[in-house]
Amino acid sequence: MAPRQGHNLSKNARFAEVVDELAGGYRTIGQMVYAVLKEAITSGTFAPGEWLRQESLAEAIGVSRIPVRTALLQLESDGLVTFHPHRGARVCTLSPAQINEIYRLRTLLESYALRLSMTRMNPDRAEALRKLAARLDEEHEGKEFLDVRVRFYRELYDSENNPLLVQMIEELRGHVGRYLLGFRFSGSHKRQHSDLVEHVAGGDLSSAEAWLYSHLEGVRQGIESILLDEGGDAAPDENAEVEDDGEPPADPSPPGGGQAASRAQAAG
Amino acid sequence: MAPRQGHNLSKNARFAEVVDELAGGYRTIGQMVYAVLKEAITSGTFAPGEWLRQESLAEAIGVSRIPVRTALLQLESDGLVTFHPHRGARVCTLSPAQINEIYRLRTLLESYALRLSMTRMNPDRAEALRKLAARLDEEHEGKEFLDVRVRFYRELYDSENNPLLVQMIEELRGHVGRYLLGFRFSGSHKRQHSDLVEHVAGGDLSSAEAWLYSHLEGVRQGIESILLDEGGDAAPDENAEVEDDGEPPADPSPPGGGQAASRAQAAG
DNA sequence: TTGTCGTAGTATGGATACATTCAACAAGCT
DNA sequence: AGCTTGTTGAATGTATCCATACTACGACAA
Repeated sequence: MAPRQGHNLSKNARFAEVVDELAGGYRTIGQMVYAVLKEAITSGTFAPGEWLRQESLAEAIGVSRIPVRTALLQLESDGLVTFHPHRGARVCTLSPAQINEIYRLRTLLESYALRLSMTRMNPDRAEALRKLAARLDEEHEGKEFLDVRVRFYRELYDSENNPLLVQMIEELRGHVGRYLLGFRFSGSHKRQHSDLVEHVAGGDLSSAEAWLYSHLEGVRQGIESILLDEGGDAAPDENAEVEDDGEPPADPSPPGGGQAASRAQAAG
Repeated sequence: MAPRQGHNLSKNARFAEVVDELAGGYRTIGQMVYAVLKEAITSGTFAPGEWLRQESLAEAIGVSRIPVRTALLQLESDGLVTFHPHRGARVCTLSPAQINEIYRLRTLLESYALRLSMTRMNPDRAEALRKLAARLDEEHEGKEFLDVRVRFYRELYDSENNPLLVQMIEELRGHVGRYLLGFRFSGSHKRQHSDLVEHVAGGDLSSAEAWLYSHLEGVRQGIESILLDEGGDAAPDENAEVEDDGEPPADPSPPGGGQAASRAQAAG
């Protein structure tokens, strides 16, 4: 019992950091809780498949259950948690097939966005992209990295003229981000995004697309290897998480909290 | 239940029909209200830009405000309504630019789905598609039509193997459906879907894609003409008949960076 | 020993009541 | 007259409380 306690303690401590970090400056408490929980899920503080108890979350954040419910409902529509009526909400688990489909769709959407963007390329945008890419190739961790990455791809994909397209891409990226938390540091990623920008600025569509394919495929394979490792490690087979009831009742809170802790971004 | 106001009687009557029709058979009241409101919005019972008052909706359905709020929040994440904090929710309004983007994305996604589907075509699926297409070409209205259409496209696009792709397509279709309510009857639509099925079953990709492009472009132009008519009639821009503002303050993003603001995109 | 039934516990879903916030209106000031 | 400011009203957002549904556990019978 003690190890579990200490375990939750560290998790609660990290969660408290997230709370403190984002607790101020929102119009409503529900929006704040939404940001907190989204950050906690996408950063891996809550592991895939973990149950999210409304009451404990409310207590940890310091609000009532209502805004927690509000946030969880929005996260459900975002595809990050699933509700089981009268049983609760748990963090979405993605099967390898689902992850593959996400990357197929990302390839389709992002190459389309790339083509659209390059037809409207101009020196100003190219220069902005160079600056963002340089920052992106320097930082590899933390919220600063995530923020710059969002801004880079919004500029690259011309979110001004393709807001819905960019939103869909970001949603897909958000689904899979938590599965490759410790992966980003492997490999020699020097100048990657800057290379892409040069292809784009030079009007070399095929090279740019090749970069994109290679990039996405590399990340996809990284997730696949991670999933294979973890699959052999502990998780037997978390099947489809459709809200269809009648699941095997012998499915208690997965012991994966520890794994999540070890995978969280150490460098924050 | 009891008609509250006399001036919107016909609207309330139609809404009451929707309520009665969908009121039974759900796990939770919130899910029922979600289905009711989604149906009411996509069927045009609630006009784009119209305010959705939680209390009146709750009274009309016969529940409290909580499940109504629940449903509205889910609909916001679906992109069908937008929340203005402390002011309320209104049915999303789509600008012509947004509708064009939706159709560009539908073309991209649906042609991709078509290609994927045709690589796995077999006589069984072709036969199922023929039957569904025949039914679809007979019925042109009502919930039966909508239901058969969903089943046809799920079979056509192989939702078994591409669940996320089909879900995204259906979401996009749901966004624009309410804009072409009276449009579907114009033109000679005889055998349209059956023609498509023959192309697909025969392995004629280019003809199938040509059918798809023509179909989507026809519907898009229909919506465009409708919007132009209505635009000259009453609405100068996204503000509907409601006389008050549409963008009260500059809608300050939360200070946590740009990422938490991904929710209010589809509103425009 | 096994399978079924019944009961208790717990967490969610929903309803009611309260607090907060925004917007409109009116009065006062420059 | 125009602008600013205080007040009022209404609708939302939140908290607390209650009912319901699901799970777990234990007793009893075959």
